[in-house]
Amino acid sequence: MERHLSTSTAGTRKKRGEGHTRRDEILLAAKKLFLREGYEATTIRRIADVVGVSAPALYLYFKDKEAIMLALCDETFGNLVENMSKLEKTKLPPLERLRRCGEAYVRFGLDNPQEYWLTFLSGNTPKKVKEAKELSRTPESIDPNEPGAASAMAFAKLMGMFRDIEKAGMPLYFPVDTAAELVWMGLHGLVAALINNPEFPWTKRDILIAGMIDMAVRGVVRLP
Amino acid sequence: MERHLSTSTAGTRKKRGEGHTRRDEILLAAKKLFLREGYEATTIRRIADVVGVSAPALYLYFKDKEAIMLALCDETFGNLVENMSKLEKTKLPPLERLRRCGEAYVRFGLDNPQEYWLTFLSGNTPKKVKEAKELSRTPESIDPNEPGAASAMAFAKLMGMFRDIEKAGMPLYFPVDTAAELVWMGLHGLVAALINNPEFPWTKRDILIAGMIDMAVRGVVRLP
DNA sequence: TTTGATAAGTTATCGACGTTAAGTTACAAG
DNA sequence: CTTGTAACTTAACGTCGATAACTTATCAAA
Repeated sequence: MERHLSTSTAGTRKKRGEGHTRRDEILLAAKKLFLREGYEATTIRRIADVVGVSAPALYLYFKDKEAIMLALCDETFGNLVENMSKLEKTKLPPLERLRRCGEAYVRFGLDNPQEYWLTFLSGNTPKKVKEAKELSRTPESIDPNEPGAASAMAFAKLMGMFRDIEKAGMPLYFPVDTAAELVWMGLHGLVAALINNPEFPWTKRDILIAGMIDMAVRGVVRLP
Repeated sequence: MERHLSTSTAGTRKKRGEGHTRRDEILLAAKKLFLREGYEATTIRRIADVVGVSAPALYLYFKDKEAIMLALCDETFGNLVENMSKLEKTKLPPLERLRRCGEAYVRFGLDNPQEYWLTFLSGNTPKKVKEAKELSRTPESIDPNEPGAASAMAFAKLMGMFRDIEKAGMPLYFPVDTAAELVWMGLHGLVAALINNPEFPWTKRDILIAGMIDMAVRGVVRLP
């Protein structure tokens, strides 16, 4: 039973009130395993082994395995939300903002395939079904501390960009909600396809990304 | 330990040379469980219980659990291939053929969400990676008896429609391969989104299907 | 008609999984 | 110095996919 952590407190019992540091250690170990060896290899027992505690100890800090994974993904999706927030604040034309936002979204998905798969592609756990109802809300109305919040915010921000476009008076072929859903689905399909079939002889990635954005924009907004 | 099959031969030992009928019984039971209770509930033991044999008996007919699931999905995807073959033979304008083919593809995915998820959305097993290299071939070059063949053929047929379109001399915004990939990714994204988030307050399905096809066609082929 | 190869099963078991129950240890406040 | 309790542990449960080793039924040949 090897111990893999090199931090000074690993394997030692935490002092009273220091439990949250153990929580962070668990997330760190889970992330390491998850990125290196994927979802299936990231078991409760292996995480616990890396941290240097027994398996049931993880249940002091997380309700179940899914909660660990959700927390992991939220952490990562937080970066995407950050990037999109920056883009939101720029004074670029709304269409250009959308294009960059779309590109940021796709590149984020491809850079974090495991987390993307887990949040958007893995099966429907009961938890996820419950969570789905929150996705329709505006970014501001989402409690950022609830599990799954970050991905919901990323999605909501992308949706919001389309409302901006309509406010800017650009003529669309569809109602704004439908347009937003269709474009997001296109981007999502690109990410999903490349993640789940990375060995497939696709066209070069950069061309597909630019191409999907072109196709989606041309297909949705009436250009001069 | 209840026995659930009502066919006369259920639970009784097969005569020599009749093993293939047991194989069919296993697939039937697996399909029943899979459709009613999803992937996780479809365990080797539960399938065996429905068939009326012991669990290890399934390994006489299938290499592992994944082989059962793949055979199931291939059976279902065969129907899609059939539909698409019919559309291929019609003398409609190539663009209209593509539209109908796209709609058939999406509706198939939504009508068979479990099978679609398992073939296109579930994680990358080693088997799938190996299988991916066959997807680039033409429909005729695929051995229809290999596992995973049906989904590969469905995909290849959709790709082929784009070659027809180019042969018909329609101007595209992209090279034909790229165009085919982009449109398929759009359709795929639509199916994936609706399957994995069925509770989400999306626009009405029919509108999304027609809309995605409109968006994709308008985004890819230069219309008069 | 008996025999024997073998198809078609069985039971027993393995190691791994997520998770829970119940017991233990160390620390900090009174 | 006691005592409550946070922070653990060990043991175990039920489930999973899968394998090994054994049994039973069938059919063809001797």
